[in-house]
Amino acid sequence: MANIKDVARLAGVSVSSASRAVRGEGYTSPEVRAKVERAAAELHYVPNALARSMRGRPTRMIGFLVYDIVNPFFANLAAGVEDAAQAQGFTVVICSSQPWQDKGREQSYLQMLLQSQIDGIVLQHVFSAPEYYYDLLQRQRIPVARVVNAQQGYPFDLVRCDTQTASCELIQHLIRLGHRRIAALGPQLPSYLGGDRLIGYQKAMRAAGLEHGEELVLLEGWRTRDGYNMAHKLLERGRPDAIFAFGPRIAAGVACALRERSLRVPEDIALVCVDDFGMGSELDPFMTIVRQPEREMGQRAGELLIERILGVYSGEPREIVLPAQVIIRRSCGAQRTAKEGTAAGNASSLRGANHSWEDD
Amino acid sequence: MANIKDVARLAGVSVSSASRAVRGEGYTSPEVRAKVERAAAELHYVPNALARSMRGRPTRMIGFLVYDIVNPFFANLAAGVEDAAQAQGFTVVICSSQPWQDKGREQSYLQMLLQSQIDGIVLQHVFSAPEYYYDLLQRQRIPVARVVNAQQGYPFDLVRCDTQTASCELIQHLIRLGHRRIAALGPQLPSYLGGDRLIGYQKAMRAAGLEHGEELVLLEGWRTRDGYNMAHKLLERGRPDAIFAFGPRIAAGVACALRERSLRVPEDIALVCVDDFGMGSELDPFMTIVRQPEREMGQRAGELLIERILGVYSGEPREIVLPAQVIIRRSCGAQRTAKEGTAAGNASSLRGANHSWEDD
DNA sequence: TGGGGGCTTGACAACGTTATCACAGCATGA
DNA sequence: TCATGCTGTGATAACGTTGTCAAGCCCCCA
Repeated sequence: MANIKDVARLAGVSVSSASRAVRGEGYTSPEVRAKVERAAAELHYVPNALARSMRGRPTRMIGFLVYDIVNPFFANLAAGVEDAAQAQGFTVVICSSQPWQDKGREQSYLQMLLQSQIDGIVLQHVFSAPEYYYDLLQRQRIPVARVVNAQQGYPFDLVRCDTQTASCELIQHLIRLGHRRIAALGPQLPSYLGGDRLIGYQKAMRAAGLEHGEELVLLEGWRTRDGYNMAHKLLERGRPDAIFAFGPRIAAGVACALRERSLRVPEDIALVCVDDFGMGSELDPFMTIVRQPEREMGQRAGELLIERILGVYSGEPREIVLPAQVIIRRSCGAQRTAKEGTAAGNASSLRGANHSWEDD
Repeated sequence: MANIKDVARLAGVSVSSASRAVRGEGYTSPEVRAKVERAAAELHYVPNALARSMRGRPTRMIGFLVYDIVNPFFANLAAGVEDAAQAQGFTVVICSSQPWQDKGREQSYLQMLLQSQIDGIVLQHVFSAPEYYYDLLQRQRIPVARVVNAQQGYPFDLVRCDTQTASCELIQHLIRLGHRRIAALGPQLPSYLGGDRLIGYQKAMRAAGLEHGEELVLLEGWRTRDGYNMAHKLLERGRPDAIFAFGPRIAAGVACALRERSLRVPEDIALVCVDDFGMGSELDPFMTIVRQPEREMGQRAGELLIERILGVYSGEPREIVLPAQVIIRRSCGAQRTAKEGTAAGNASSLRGANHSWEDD
């Protein structure tokens, strides 16, 4: 409640001197500084960031527009953005747009962010009307860094992950283990993320001369229920050796369907996917996965954005592509492999040091 | 970039009239309103929320101070807070304090929130120095609503969940199924959350005349690795019929340890816990749980806070206690029960409509 | 002794908005 | 006819801070 005038009065100096002393900028004598500090402490003075920003200072707030903060993949992105922000004294406003259940939020969030004079936006959310919103952002001169969202043809920095290469490696690993009929389950096309994984799958299968046509590829959606339905459809056409799910929720649905049919993973059928299960990672099937460095992606995107905000960089749009990693666990039926470091054969080899728990 | 003066000039009216027209408050003739709206659209005018708040208006921003946004339990709380905020035109600044890895964030976040003139705080985070921080908040007249954080003796609204009753019911369910030696695995005491669940366990065990002493109760921590270690310790003392883990990460560690010892859930041993696994919910063991209404808790806390901010309520601190629900799935070894609606016996009964997928 | 330059301080305008006030026009009713 | 009240409009101060400028002081060097 106390403002800088109160502090100045109590310290017996001018407002200007109080302001300088509080900020530690400009010339201030030690005595004045001491008096001001004492007064500020006594009055429990808290500077008003609004008034500061009114004088043209950046607000040091950035927005993070994301589909769904409840999804651990996105939550990790958010945590990464926060890491970058925190390191530079920025605050993040996380906006969970949930476009599938509330079309209006993207609009109202963006409006709020602009009105709040945020300094920039990290964007995972894919706008329903890209031209309109990107125009809006460019008109307002708001720096934007995109993450994951790899829509083509817009002049913004981008951080994404190459899941195609890792998907290909993962399939190759399955092939090395002896799997031949390998199915792929993903979302409808077109899909930036889904397309990437499909191509990785196709590359590996083609190179190995294995069938990878319509019979083995179902593309219906990202949700658990989609995975469940696709798995049942797939199994009615005959049992594959392995299933590659493009996302963990798909894999969860598949696991559920397999359990219903009393098929064991990996004994009867292998099951692998892209992305981890958060807290469920240690449950069964103990899943072999392609892991994206989500937190790092968020962090890098935050860093790119802040560089633009501070004017450290102002050149052409940049694109950072991070590699994904294959993490071999039990669900692919591996015996033992030294390749990935996280070597894990069967259940009994998991003991102790082989495990790297994630909960701090 | 354009401000209200530009709009006024272009519309050919005074700043006051432009302001009134933009806000739709006070008297404005239809002609003026039309002219101003046209000018605002042409200039892509965006009101400056900072300047508005400078004139004593609330910022309509609230902070949510939480341990870890990556944990789905907390992420759901956050989503609930956002639901409440969004409904009233408020913005949420989520601050993930991560006290176990960065002691300084609680301080720096709180400072940032205060400087940003937020209107209130929803608090899950438990302060390292409660008196200091609560004093600070009360001095600054910041309304606070706590959620989950059930520290005693502070005059703030509180929304929490009664996991004690549900834990008791869950144990009773295990007992009805014939389990006798039931172990409990949780965090060190004192712990608000852990204590609640322990008491529920003890009540049920005592009422049934079953042993529930030191041999069956281990209290070492919330983490996966703690669950893993506790499970191994427990099993070296002999095999219990069932294990009650106080949290999902503990349960994940237990599941891992059981797998290592080739013990099947629920055939060899039952395993139940408090809280769900997010995306891992459909994996094995398909866990019987106590479920808290996280999102609703967050929402209610947000509502209580906003009521205080808007002055709708200003009386004594309120406490809302929501019930937790027992969700019976497969890991407890149930045969079939009509009680919970989500009845699920063995694998084959899971099919189709019995499942309520959570992804969207 | 004079002047240049660094240190220290304070007065004041400005940021964009809204609340307050004053005033003018018009209709109503006594 | 005049007082009253409603409608519409505009000038102005204020919110809390900081950037700019001017001025005074002291020290050092020419």
